[in-house]
Amino acid sequence: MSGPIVPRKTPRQARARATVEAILEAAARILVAEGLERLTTNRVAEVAGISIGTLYQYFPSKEAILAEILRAKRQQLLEDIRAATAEGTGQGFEARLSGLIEAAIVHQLGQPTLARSLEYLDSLLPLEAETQALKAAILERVSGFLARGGIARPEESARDLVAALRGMIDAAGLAGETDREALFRRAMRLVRGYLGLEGSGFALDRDASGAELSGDEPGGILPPGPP
Amino acid sequence: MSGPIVPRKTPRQARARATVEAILEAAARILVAEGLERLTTNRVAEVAGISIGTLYQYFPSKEAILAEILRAKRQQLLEDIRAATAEGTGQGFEARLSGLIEAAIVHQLGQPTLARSLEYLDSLLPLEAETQALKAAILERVSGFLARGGIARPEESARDLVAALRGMIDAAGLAGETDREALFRRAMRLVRGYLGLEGSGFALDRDASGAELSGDEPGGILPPGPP
DNA sequence: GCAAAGAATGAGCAATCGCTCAGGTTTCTC
DNA sequence: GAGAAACCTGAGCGATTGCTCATTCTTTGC
Repeated sequence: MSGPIVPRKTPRQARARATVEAILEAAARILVAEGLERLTTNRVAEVAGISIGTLYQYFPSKEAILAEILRAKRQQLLEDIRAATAEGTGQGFEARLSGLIEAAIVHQLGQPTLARSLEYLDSLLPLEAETQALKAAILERVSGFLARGGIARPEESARDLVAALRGMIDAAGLAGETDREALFRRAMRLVRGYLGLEGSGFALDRDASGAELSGDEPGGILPPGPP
Repeated sequence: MSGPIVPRKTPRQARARATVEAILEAAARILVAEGLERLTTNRVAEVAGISIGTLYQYFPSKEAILAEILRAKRQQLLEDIRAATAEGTGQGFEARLSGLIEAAIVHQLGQPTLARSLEYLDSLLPLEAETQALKAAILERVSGFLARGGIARPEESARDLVAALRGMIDAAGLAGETDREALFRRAMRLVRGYLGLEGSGFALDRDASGAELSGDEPGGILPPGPP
């Protein structure tokens, strides 16, 4: 139940690299389809089409497999966030904010079960340093972006917004929502409201409110879903 | 791993009722202190100070214990939400909204580990009908409240807000935040922003924004923490 | 006071889990 | 093509888990 979480042996031949890939993909597939508690090492090996012995040549423990999946997902998210909030692109604060929310939706809406399992995993595993560092780096990046936009208490705001967004997107995913465009608009409202950026964009009536929220406006902000 | 989730036998004597209570409390205590994966039936019995045989006289399965804890928590939340959004109290929409957010904070901030475990449990267990019904009833109540306030798409908004709030409060709790007052203000901003209720309350500058967010305003909205 | 019902016990079963290891097969290197 | 290195195999070990059941103790109703 304990022990190192770093891969035990580095694959040198192409065959071995494919094996490692198959293990990770099998684990992710099980996570998506059945959840964390149904994921066993024997089953991962079976789905991956290899033997358990082979699995344990590249991963020292079950947790190591899960940690690697989480690490990869986080790395990808961090990169997308970096791209969205990059400077020198001629984009303003609002446009970058859009990109950020877009990245969050792309990363979560597709496999809510996977996202949920990984999220829970994070709170339950004494994860390797790199994975924790990635989490911190994501918050740091968002926080820096907010600070540059003149937002007060950027760290706190980043934590609040990331958590709130995750909750909302996850719930939408579990509820079977697939309209990324509509979800994006609501997420934007949530974030802009929190930040106190009122008015512009899709403003609402001050009174009865909300009557203009429905439907399908412009379009083309979000890319299609993941594979 | 399967089977009915309804209590097996109803306790008739006071002694038995105390036993059932001890089981539930022990399970909750383990959940708070160590999380879902460390909770075993043998351990629950041990912490409760009874034997496993006794435990299985009142609960047909491990899941049944967890389901009952979740059910009780949800029932309590639903009642608090009912009270907060009750009509005929002379309170306006905004005041009721405050009460709603207050209830959410009280229910989540105290034991984030417990809240997280139960939340995860919900997505992983084929829960008894009553627990699922409670979840629906909570959303319905919030949705009805929003509809009465003139909010468009009340069901969608209720789902979004409940999920976003839960995410934000949970993250704050895990981060060790204890200042309910400050958290309440941020949650209020989040919700009001999403709903398009701008301006009133703690309004911000329209431009540079955020500079007035900090600090410690009035006070006294929230009650102290749970036992 | 006594029988019946309710309540509690805990050794231990069957199943499952993460994981090891002794041995085979494939690929690389020269 | 031969030796070495890398890779793969899978039966099964030890530990743990959820849970049962034969038995004993306690309370209730009369």
